Amino acid sequence: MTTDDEIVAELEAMADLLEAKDVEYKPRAYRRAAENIQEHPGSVASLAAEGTDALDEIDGVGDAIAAKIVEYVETGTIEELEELRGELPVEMDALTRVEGVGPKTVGTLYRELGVRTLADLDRAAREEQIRDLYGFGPKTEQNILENIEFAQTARERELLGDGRPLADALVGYLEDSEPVERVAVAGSIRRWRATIGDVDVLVGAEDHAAVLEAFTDWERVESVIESGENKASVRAGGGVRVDIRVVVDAEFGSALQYFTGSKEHNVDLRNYALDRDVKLNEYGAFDISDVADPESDQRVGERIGGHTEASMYDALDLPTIPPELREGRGEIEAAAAGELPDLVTEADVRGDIHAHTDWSDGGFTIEEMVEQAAAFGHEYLAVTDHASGPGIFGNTGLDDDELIEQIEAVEDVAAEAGIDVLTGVEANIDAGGGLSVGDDALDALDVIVASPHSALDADMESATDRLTTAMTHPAVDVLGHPHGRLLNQRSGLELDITELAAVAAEQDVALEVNSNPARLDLWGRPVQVAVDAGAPIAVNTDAHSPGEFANVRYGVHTARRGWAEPGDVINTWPIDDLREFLH
DNA sequence: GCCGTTTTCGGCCCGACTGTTTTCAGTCG
Repeated sequence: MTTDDEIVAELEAMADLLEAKDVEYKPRAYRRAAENIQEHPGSVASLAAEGTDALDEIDGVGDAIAAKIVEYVETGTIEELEELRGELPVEMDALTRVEGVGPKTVGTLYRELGVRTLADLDRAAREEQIRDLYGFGPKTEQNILENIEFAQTARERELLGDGRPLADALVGYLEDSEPVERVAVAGSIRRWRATIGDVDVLVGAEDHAAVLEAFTDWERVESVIESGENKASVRAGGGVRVDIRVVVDAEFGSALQYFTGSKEHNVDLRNYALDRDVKLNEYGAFDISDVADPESDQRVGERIGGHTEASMYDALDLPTIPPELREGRGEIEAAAAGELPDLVTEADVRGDIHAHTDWSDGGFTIEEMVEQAAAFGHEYLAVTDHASGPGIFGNTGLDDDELIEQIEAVEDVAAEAGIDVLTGVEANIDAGGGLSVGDDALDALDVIVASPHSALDADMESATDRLTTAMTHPAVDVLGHPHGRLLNQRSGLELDITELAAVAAEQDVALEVNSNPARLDLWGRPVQVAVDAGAPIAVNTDAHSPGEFANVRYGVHTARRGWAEPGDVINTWPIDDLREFLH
């Protein structure tokens, strides 16, 4: 069965090959279509099975691309793409992973030197064949040679959980640096995307050279990729690309808005501004109603915003849109209509209802976990150790007798604890949607988290059936990490999230936002579908040690990416309201 | 190839940096 990821990959391949042929505009159209398919909540492959008309609802997909998607779903290939591949039979993905090598360079190197693979590229560079090509030189050849090695070992995108602490450390370092006036994290980290391509940091200062020098002198910098007058890029913290941009303080707000992105949000916002005779760029917001040629200068017309980020949105009579919402998913329209959500915050969270102890695979006792949850500021904690069953190795999971036995142990701790402690279990959902825990044990426990841990390769329809069957069990309170994905490792189940959300709302089962940075499951778009459907959300850490309670920030910001308000999140509720919710 | 308060054709975000090509192309974000 065709997956959406495959469709996206095919469309991106079209874009790359067309770009290599110097075709104008079409590459952008294919990329835009690919991005929108990636963002689409339901399965686009399933839509395509209904024919081209069903694809109408996807932005950027017109007749031609719709026909290609249907062709791919029905036949497994796109004829035009295969023809392009025949004309340029190269390992495009591998070659463009080399820093500084894009599709056009790949096209030239193939036509002139017959380069098809990274090994060919390496040989051509070593034999000094590249430097003689028009538009190339010794420096380009040398850069390619140096960047091939990194491309060969390049990881996928970094986890937010790795990039965010690195960004925080850099900001702390720069704040203490003399020439720096203002500093902020920008880019996808500021929007709290689950994975990030690089770390972006913005600085406001007068002496740009001094800031860049301080930056490249940072002890965690491993190598400098490039360094100009206003920006620099390095590898730091184990090969992570870190970009810094320095602007004058007066333009810090406009630069922060610009470099926070997303690209889609900024394109939408620029167009929204142009409709109102306002030009937006990284230097400010400018009233161009009396300007004959808005293209004549970067800073043209009357300056009406730029010192702060809020001033940029204010120039358009919009409230400041939280970074987590800036994904081009209707946030500008919502802001214009005064309908932005009042997003959940870290301070709203009162407790965690998914955590493990040394009774299963956690590393700490019930007492230690409860004590540290209280120290973290939680008002309550649910102890939900693994049940034995499919997907749980060895005897780390608890059987029904052990779960009943654990109740007493939890209650003993609860009696001495300063916070409320709930009993519970993380039950496994078997391939048919059944639970790995008997009804007697389920009835005796406060919180039932049901999670998929096995059979994570089923097709969408049976996977969705499986989880909705589990949610229909009267004891289940929370559906844990619904997809079972592990970022950069496995994609997990493909789910019809609209169907899942409808059942969750009807059965009063909370869908989990698992805060573990390797999971972040659910994530932004599915959360938004769930919230729209009125399904409750639970932001849990799935902590196996006390230190992991702090991961809740990743979960909260992920829930914010799904437009969740405090009322949508059951563990922001007071304990009495939560107990009433539990089945 | 897509799209529309510039609407069925004619536009498509835009700027920094690098390297090389002396006026710009490619890449990147």
